[in-house]
Amino acid sequence: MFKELNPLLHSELRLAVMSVLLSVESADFVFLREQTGATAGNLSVQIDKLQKAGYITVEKGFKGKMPRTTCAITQEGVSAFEEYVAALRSYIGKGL
Amino acid sequence: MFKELNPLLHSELRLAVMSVLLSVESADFVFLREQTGATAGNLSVQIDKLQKAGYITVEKGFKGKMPRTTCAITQEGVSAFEEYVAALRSYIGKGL
DNA sequence: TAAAGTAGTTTATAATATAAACCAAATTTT
DNA sequence: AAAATTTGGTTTATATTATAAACTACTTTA
Repeated sequence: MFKELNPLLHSELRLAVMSVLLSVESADFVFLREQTGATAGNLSVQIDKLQKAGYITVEKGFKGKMPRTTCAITQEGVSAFEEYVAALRSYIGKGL
Repeated sequence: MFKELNPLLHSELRLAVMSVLLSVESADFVFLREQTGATAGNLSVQIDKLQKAGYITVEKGFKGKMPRTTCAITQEGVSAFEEYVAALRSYIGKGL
């Protein structure tokens, strides 16, 4: 009847992060913070979870002298997102 | 950019309950439990939250001698659900 | 060099979801 | 008819989660 909603994606901020990353090659921490409107602390935690799940890659480098964290979605992440959307459909119908 | 996801609806079980109630005139506790696969305890709690939010009505009566709880979605509940779906679209695109 | 800003992380707290335990009445079994 | 089981739930305890606040480390500006 209802498909299970991947709890890692069924989170407002993590879903927003994934949504942004789906539409760009890569995005840095600041960009993600701006796009999602999240606090840095919350974003930091959620990025970590997505990375540990293998849904995104996280690279820490420097832009000049300032730290810069760059994120990108993985193929696994894309698949998980697609499955999540498919599962949602079982709750919502094609009406979405 | 991203619309807020009503936290009352952004819950797997509550969303499932709302989804069932959208498709029927009314449904009793047992039917909802069967359709959602939830435990009775969890369902009881989530029904309570939906009722307190004004998204469903809950009537407690008897079927013969056995207690029977009947739920139905309210107009407010329908609207909230529709808004939730619209908000989801901002995360998911029309792809849903 | 002091103050303020940047880019984050860690930690504490509050809210949530969930199942386990429980309850009362009805039904079934022995 | 007593005991055991089932039904239809509710309450409570626990574990997880989301979130912001506080903090760290470094850089830029005044």
